[in-house]
Amino acid sequence: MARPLEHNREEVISAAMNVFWDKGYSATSMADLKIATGLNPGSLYASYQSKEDLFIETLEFYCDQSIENIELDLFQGSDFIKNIHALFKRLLGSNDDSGKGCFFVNTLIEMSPHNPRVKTLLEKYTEKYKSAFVAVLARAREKGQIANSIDTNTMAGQLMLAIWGLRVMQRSGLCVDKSNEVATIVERQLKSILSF
Amino acid sequence: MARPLEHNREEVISAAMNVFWDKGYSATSMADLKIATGLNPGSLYASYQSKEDLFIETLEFYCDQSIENIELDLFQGSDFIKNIHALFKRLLGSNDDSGKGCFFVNTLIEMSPHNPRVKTLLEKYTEKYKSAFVAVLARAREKGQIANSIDTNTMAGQLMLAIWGLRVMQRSGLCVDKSNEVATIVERQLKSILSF
DNA sequence: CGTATATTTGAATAATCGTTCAATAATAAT
DNA sequence: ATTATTATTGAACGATTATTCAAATATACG
Repeated sequence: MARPLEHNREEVISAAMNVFWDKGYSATSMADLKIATGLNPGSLYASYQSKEDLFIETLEFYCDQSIENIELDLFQGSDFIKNIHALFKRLLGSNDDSGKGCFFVNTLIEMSPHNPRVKTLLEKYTEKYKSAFVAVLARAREKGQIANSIDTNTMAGQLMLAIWGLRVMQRSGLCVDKSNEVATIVERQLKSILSF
Repeated sequence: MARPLEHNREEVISAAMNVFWDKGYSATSMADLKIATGLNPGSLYASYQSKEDLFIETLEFYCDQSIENIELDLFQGSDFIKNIHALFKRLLGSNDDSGKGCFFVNTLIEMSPHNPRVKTLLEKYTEKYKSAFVAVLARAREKGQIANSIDTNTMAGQLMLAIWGLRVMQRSGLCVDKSNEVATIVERQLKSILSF
């Protein structure tokens, strides 16, 4: 009973996400989004309300996907320490987007102090990430893979600290020239955390 | 033989820096800078050429000061491990600017992939920061304060990774509510690095 | 005092920003 | 085939962007 949508929502969100991820929110114009999505301003506003609403949706899209991948890494098999190592290896290896860094961290830096919606959203996902690490560390402890001396909460925080540090490095472009050195540092950091 | 400058250059740079630090480069308008510095656009352009040139100068100002403070922390006395701990304690404690995070990291995330001048500048300062850590670790090793098993280069990289992770946390606003938890995590991270 | 030099002022500039809207087009139901 | 409903188009909107510039102002020197 009406004209059907000509665009696929997920494709548009994904295309918009890549621009926001690369350039950040402020530096991305509606003209950029028109080019990236192939949609005219009118269509964009009809389906996504505003630049900010569109941005929030791309951010949720990224975080959901990111959490899902992390949990897939962490909770397979029975060697959970190995899983954590594998996760870090994957994060190190994603050289396709390595120049773009991490959309989560980029957005946190750019917008968290000034945009309440973003802040709340990122706090929610920070909690989710941390929960995943706490859970996997608890399982590792059950298996006797880590000592009882440190609580899993602190250790989960350490893992996130390391990842965020890595994300900054990846955004700097340093990882391209000195990928071996960065890999050594990150692996050492992980060992320091897990076997202290 | 001419009208003298009515403004103090360092004060203007410092005022502009605080706005850029808080809001980032793109989200800071010349109108913001006019308010912060008290200078009209004409004066700003006469003395600082452009928004980008002004920004670069504030960034250099910040980094020079930052390096200086770090070296003051690291190279005093003879207990160099204690100095590293003191440095981290200071970074944790700077709750005045804690909502703003670190101007260096904020700028790296926002601009490094897209602005060659910024990228080059930050690479230079990254090298300086790292050199300071390498130097202090070398001295600590001379004093027998750290084992020979790990090279100081990697360990310096780990320290920087930890600091950058902390800087992301500080920008998130998490440090305000959960400052004790964050302190525990960072202290533990530092111990993990130094005594592995 | 008068002149040369440099700074400050603040309005004006053209370009770009996010957003809106009337016109057009495409479907499903009648 | 007509109608009702929604999507798309792309020009137009006012606001804001970084930047410029002529006029006014303030000093130092002759």
